[in-house]
Amino acid sequence: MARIVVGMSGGVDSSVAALLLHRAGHEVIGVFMKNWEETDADGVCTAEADWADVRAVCDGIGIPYYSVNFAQEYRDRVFSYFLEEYQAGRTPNPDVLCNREIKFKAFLDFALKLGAEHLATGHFARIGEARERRTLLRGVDANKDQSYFLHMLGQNALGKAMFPVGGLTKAEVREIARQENLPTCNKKDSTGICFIGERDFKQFLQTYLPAQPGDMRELDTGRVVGRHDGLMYHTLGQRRGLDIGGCGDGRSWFVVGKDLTNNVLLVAQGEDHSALYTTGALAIQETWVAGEPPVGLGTPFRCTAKYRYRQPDQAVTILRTAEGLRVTADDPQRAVTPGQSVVLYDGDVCLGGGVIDHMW
RNA sequence: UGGGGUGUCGCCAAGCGGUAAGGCACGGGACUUUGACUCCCGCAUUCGUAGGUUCGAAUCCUGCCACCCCAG
Repeated sequence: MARIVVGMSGGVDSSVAALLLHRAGHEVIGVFMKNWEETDADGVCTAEADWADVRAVCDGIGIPYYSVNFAQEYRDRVFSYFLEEYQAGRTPNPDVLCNREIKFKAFLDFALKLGAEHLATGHFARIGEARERRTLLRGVDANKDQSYFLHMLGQNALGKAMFPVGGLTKAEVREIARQENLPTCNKKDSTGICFIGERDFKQFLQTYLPAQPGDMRELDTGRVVGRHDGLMYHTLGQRRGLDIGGCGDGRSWFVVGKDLTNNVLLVAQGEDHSALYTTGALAIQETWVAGEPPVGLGTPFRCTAKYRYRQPDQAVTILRTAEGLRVTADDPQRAVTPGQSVVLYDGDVCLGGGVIDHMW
């Protein structure tokens, strides 16, 4: 019997997380975070509806609930970085930062101040133990595993975190919610940037960053094949939005690079174009769940990696160097992108990861 | 202006008298706690325009318009 704060989003997963802990006899407190103040382009504030769902779920379970606002922290520690990265021509992953800086730092501190022993969320991941240390494990449901987004968590956060639904499948979670008649049992999974939600990306960025239109050039020939409204609106491997039609041999065009100094978007034709594939990548800002890397500098280490969320595991060899982590894949990887996270695994154990700086 | 050529969806492009392929782009949806990729669906009652021939034309004929090339 412990006091546990559950971070509740208004979705099924965190609803069931709270329910399970309550059933287990813990003193559960539901807390909803509002970290983004603006409504979306249509004037809809989904946060209001989510908060209403949290209240309904907590009332149904019979636990107290609160709402907290970390909008300031979110802007300072996550969103500002998000904008800086886009301005620098990279493609950031705000959600991995959000987990480290907000959910499992600012919010965790808040929970501890409430006298909670643990902070639980509805993430599909598990916590294990090995050699006196906490380990981060994949969620049992391979299709919903969210360890990718949690790879920046360290021993301190994992020592307090709980993931009650990590051992369940999504179907089981929904079934439990249905049996208990939780109002969120049939709610659609949320997507989009955490706390901000699904947006028209270009429109969204437009309101925060000035854009500089420029040329789009074919990588192989250098010829101009179109115009772009701003390099930040495109990311490597992207197809949609280029607006190039009837040009070349009829195949689709993809973004293969950004020439920042000339403000030129480099594109190539065909989904199998060689410029879309690389095997080597340098990851910087490496973080390790265990608090330290699995091997020392200069010693190659075999493991698997995900270069993006939900990607099947890729066999890689990592080598720690003074510049960063060199990640070499056995097979060519498509559209590895600077700013994105490469997350490493040893079996079911998430080791940590780094931010992709460049590829070759 | 004289000679030749071309005008079919935003772009490329089939069609050659029998009632508008396809690709790209775009839009919508599915998938998805980043950004992407991927998948599915949709997308010209109309063929530069005005007439004519024909049971029937984008396909044949005529005028006009536009653009391109060669002459000049």
